[in-house]
Amino acid sequence: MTSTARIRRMTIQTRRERERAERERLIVNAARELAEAEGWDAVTTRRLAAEIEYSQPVLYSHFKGKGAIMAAVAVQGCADLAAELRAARTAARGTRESLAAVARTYTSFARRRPALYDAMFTHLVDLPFATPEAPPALWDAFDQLRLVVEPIAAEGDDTGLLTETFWAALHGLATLTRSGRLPEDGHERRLDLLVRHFTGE
Amino acid sequence: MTSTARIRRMTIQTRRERERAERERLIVNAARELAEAEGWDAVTTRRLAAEIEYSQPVLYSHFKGKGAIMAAVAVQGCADLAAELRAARTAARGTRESLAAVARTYTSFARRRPALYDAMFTHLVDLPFATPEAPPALWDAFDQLRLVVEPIAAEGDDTGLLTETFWAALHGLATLTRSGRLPEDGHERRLDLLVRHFTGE
DNA sequence: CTCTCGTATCTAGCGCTGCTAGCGAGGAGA
DNA sequence: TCTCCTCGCTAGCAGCGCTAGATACGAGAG
Repeated sequence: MTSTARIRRMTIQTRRERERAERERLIVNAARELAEAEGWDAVTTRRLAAEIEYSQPVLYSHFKGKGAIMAAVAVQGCADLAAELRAARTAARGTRESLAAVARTYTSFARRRPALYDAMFTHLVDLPFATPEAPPALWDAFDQLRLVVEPIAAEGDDTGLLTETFWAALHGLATLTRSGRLPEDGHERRLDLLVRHFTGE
Repeated sequence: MTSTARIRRMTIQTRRERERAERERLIVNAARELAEAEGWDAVTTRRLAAEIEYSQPVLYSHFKGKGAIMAAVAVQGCADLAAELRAARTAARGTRESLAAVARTYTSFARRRPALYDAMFTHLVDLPFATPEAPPALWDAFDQLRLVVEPIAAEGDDTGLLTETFWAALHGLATLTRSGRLPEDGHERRLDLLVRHFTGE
């Protein structure tokens, strides 16, 4: 094997890897767009394959199954959510106002992008969560919450646990409202009640 | 048509209606048991039909579809939950203790009977919720929450909204913990944090 | 007692789903 | 130039929710 041969093989390989990565991006994007447009029920492996103009089995050479594709979409969603939360946090001034702004942004995200939100926090289980192996984007999103919860922690409170509790409350409001279990009506006032109780009136 | 004929026909009809109601009970029970034992994915119309020893289409003469069967199971679940919450509430003494007891019971119910809980509060949409048409058992369960939340409402607070907010927080804790998004570990302490913040320290 | 009719139930099948085995083309390397 | 290996394809499996059409059975009339 000559050195030129080795080099050529490597460049060909890298091109192929690049194309492959590009196609993977295509799959995840198509899945996200289809889910956001028509819901996850509409995201079938056949439609997804048609969308990316490849045959069905190609999907399985990239992902273990539909669940893994949803997981990839969910990770993208975490990055989006983290970005929105960061923007809301840095734009707000004051402890209470920051908490309220982040809370509003969180539930607004869940309402505006329900398919994405469901992939992240309702469906899917095969994504590591409360461990170091969890995707960085997920930790980033959680940290945005932590940063606004931290100032309201009382002496001796575990900030992580308090953040988790606050997160759970937001998650509950988001999911129950979106599924029609809570009327859309009082949403703002419920958020206000939550923030008031967590900031200690 | 003689009067005896009319009477006979009525008794036959009532017997048939009784048998039909009995079979409906059988379906709902089988669905609940199968779901609790193996999860809702295992509850297929075929398995359900086999379980009750009738053919598939019989299910559709009782319910509009699988969703309607899940709804029926969910209503049963509401009654169970309401009973547990009532027991916890009446057994507890003191404002804070009642709230804590009901909160513990609620999340414990979700953990012990996940399939039932999901049918009630995660899956399903074709069950009326925040309206007068909602099943009485559902209102009953909600009222058990309301009764322990009422004492902690501040002047001018809408008790209903406050209850909804507290409920959402419990729901968030229950679902996130059960799906592995929150570690089982800090659950007790998260509950405590929630109760403390809602009772105003 | 017999015949007819309506109802209740079953068999069979439709159009999907996620997923996979196995074939064939086409490029890499000797 | 020949061989081999990788890649994507066609075709198909088992199972899903749901339904159309056939059938058996029991009630009521003559």
